[in-house]
Amino acid sequence: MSGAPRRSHAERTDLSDRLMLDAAIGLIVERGTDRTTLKDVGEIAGYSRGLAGYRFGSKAGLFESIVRSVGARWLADLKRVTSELKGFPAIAAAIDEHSRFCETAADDLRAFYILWFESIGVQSPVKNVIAGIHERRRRDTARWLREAGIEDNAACDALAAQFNASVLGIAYQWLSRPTEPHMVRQLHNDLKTSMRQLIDVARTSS
Amino acid sequence: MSGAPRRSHAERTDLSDRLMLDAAIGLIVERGTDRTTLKDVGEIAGYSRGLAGYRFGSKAGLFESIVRSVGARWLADLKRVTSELKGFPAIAAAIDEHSRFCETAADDLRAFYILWFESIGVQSPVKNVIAGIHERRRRDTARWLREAGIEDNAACDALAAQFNASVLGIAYQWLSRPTEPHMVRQLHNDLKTSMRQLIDVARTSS
DNA sequence: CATTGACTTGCTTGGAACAAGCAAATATTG
DNA sequence: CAATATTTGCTTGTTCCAAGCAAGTCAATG
Repeated sequence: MSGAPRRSHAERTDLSDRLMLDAAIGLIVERGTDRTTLKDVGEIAGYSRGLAGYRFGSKAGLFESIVRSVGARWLADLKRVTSELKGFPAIAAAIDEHSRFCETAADDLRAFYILWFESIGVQSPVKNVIAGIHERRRRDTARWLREAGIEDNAACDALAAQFNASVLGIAYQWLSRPTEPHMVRQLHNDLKTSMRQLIDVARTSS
Repeated sequence: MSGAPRRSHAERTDLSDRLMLDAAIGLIVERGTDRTTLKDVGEIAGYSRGLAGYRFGSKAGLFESIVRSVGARWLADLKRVTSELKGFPAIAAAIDEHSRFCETAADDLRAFYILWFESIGVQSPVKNVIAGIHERRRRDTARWLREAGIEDNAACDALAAQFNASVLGIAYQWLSRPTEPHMVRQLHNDLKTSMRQLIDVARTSS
């Protein structure tokens, strides 16, 4: 008969955190960040009007939490898949994993990328988190390219920048046309072949 | 002694439109869209707090006007530079022009791309305008690729998508690191050589 | 039982949107 | 050309709503 589950403090915050983050992700994907209100986040999660604001400090804080949590999951995934690989195979695996991530974690990643793109205009905490993720992606890619046999460091950096720009470009297209599921895989595969070709050219020319 | 310049209706709206668009562009670049208020736009332009809202209907309407006006300028520029060219030279000219546009029309283009990236999350009028520009860029590029000797239409489309993603990626980097002026030209040049290489590969393989 | 921590409620502030009003510019009429 | 009517650019008053903060309640912890 214990209708109230009687949870510990830690359990309560964990639960409410998760519920509110999920609610926020749903709202962002459905309405965009502008029309996502802290009030709705709290109430849809089953709490009061004020909890989201109290817990995350501000709307920007809520968004930062989303970026952190999804970003952490993504980086962990990426590490798991590429840790044993080097050179082009690592790049290919990263691309494949990104493609898979788009399909499985759809809403989470959608919200993540929406926040990513929107952060460009503002000096928000979100921007710093994203800058970190971005920097890390670039460094990893540059290392893989060096391992793939490109000796010129500047060429590695340039190609790495281009590669990550392309991934972001794919994310952009994926966001703007949600109705084409197989196209995402197509774009990822195209990027893979392009990268192989560019690496070949860069390798033979040095 | 005629202190009041005595303008016609058309002149008045033209003037206030321009002043307010300029003010808005400045504010967007400086503070981001969130902290750009219709009140400030009106007052900085030298009018009342209400004029921006009245003229553009809403904040979204103001942003749409900015995207339209800068987008139109950009498309006209692009047309002027590429109209007499075909194949790879057209692509190269488009890249060069984009690089030049980044340097000369800095603030305008900055605001334009900020609005571009932010529009991804919402179902706003801005999004439709941008979708149009984006579609047009893609079609032009695909045509140039076909003219460059790539016979497979699917390959043209894929490469065109990739190309435009890369341009957007460059815009992204340009926005996120305003303090590196020559890097922009570097990125554009890298893209040019990459495109030439990718075209060569696609041509010989068909 | 005291204290800490999770959560709620009341309130303030500020921006977006709208409507009513004012004044300058334009159209109409004798 | 002058007098009047009407349209149009712009301003001011007001409403609504979200963000953020502070004070309060109630459950868990030690």
